[in-house]
This record gives sequence, structure tokens and C-alpha cells, in this order.
Amino acid sequence: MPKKDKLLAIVGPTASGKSELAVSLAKKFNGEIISADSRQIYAGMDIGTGKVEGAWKKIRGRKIYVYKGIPHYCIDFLSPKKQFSAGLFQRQAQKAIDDILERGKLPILCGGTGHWIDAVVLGQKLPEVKPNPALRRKLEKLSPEKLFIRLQKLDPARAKNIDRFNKRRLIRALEIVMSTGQPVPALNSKPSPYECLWLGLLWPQEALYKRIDSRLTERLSQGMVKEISQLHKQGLSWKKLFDFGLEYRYVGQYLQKKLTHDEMIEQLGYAIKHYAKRQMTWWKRNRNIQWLKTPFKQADKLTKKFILG
RNA sequence: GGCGCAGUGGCGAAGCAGCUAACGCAGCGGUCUGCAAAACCGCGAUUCAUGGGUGCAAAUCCCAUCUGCGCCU
Repeated sequence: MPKKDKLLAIVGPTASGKSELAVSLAKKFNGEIISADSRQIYAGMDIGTGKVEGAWKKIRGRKIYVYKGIPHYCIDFLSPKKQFSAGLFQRQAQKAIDDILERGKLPILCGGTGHWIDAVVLGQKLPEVKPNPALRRKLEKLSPEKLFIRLQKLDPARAKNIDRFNKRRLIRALEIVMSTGQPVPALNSKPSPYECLWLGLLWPQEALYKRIDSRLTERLSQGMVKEISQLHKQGLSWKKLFDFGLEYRYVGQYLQKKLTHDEMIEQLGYAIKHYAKRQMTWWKRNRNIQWLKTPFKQADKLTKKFILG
């Protein structure tokens, strides 16, 4: 049996300190970083996403985003006007990982987007059906009940497991079925293509919430509002900003005068905390994660053991 | 001191005699098959300031007390 390639995954809620830990491990263990963050992929969305302050440099004839001397992939490369997805990320990340491995380095997948990380690390088979905007627009008009009934007819198996109130999921399922003429294939819980060390950053909730609050005031003082109003001036619709969520959603509403400054801070604070909780419920069910407590001292030892073992 | 209005879960707020006291926010728990910082689901007052009363039936009517707000002297 061929040995699987080794991969490090650093996960945890927002504001837990993933990025810095990833860089420090990359330095110690000859690693490079693949960012797994569905918003940091976008160029120009910097302060609001908490992107590391790297710069594009030419290395081996290619442009690479570098922060503290460590190459970062899947970050800062796409116009916010463009659509991206878990499936596209999966391919791009896989390519980056292969490239890192070929050069004998340790790939470190780091980010807050659980769905994307799982897609890569677990090698999930996402149906290769591209979004069909016209169909989506059409289905969008139907009620969840109608969509569900439709799915039941076309793919009873998928209908059995799906959240019947969630239009977005219902529509995607129908999109797949209608495009392939086949039922939605199983996710394929085949063995992961990698040998992965999962490190999770765990904080006591109150401490994490404090970090979230202070990080928010910090971002505001760094000019986050300006960043977002600039994005809008460059042609990003309010709707689009709203859909990006969190800072982009609430600052956008503030800029439209739908919220006062105080309301914006209050509601955004709540939203970020809700997000952190959702992230935790995602990770909680992954039994392979080793949860590290605050100064994350264990990370070095565990990584060392993993690499040698 | 007098008159008026109000007092419903942590907060905001419906209900103004008769379904198991709406809903929003916050809180807690959860889902997740190419939008995932998104989308979606579940949980909370045996009780309506307190004490009496009227009614088959009261958060809803009456009386008293307490508290808050407003006006008047």
C-alpha cells in the first residue's frame, strides 16, 4: 500500500489565531499554507476578512502571495465580483497541495470554512454540476414545499435526507438531478486521500468573544468602513456585500444608513459570535481533531511527532 | 397631594374576557452533497407587578397596594 501524503489542517472559530499559528508551524516545519477561507479568496477584501498582510511576489516564475516569508495559496486572487465555490476551491487547493508536496514541503491547510476543508481533506466527491443561474432564478420563485415535492419525485433518496425547508439546498439538489438526469450521488465517504493531522484551536467562549469584540474595534480603526465603501464604489452591489455576510453585510447596511453606527457594531458583534458558534458545531463532530488550548504549545510537539511518525 | 397613562419570559412587544400567552432580539442546542462569513432547523413565561374580588371562564373587568412616566396644584 502506498503511503499517503501528509497534510496538516488547522481549524477553529474566527478570531482563534489560526493564521499566526499556521505561519509559525510553517516556519518550523518547512511548510506552505493553503488558505481555506471563503472570503479571503477575494482581492480587496482585506480588513473585513482579517487577511494576513502579505504581498504578491515572483517565485519560480510564478506570482505567489507571501506573508512573513511563507507562501500562501488560494488567497487574495479573485475579484469579489466573481463567483466561487467549494468545488472550485477543492481543485485549486488540491493543485497547490500537490505542488507543495512535490517540492518536499509540508502543506498546511488553514481556515475557517469547514465545508471547504472537509471537501479537500476527506476527498469528498462533490457533484460536478456547475451553477445554472437561469434555473436557480426560476426555482427561487417556488416555495420550499413545492421544491421539496419536486425533488421527492426526481430523487427520493436525496429528498429523504435533505433539509426540506432550506431552499438553497433544495435548489442545488434539483440543479444536479435535472442536469445529470441522475440522482444526487453519495458523498462518498471513501478513505481520505491524505494522512492528516487535525489541530483545532479551542478557547473558552468568554475569552473568544472578548477577542472578537476587540478585533472588531481594531478593524474599524484600521479603516474597514472605507474599505467596504470603496468596494461598493468599484461596482459591488449592496446585495452582493450583504451576501458576503458579517462585516460586509453590516457595514454595508450602515453605509446605506439602514443602521446607525452603534447598531452596526452591536449587530455585527452578535453576528460574528453566531458565526463562531456555527463553526464550532461544524468541527465538533469531527472526531479526528485534536483540540489545543490557548497558548497552543502542544502544536509544535504534535506536528513534530506527526512528521516523523 | 390631585388627575391621567403604564407595569406581559434577559430586553423590545402583541393579545384587552373563552384555541396549549403571537412575534422580534439576545441566549442555548443543532443541520450542512459546488452560493457555506451563506442558507436552514429546534428550545424558552403552568404564567401576564402584588393582594383581593366579579364571572362558568380574567393577562384581559372591578378594588386596594407597590413601581415608573406624564400633567396639574
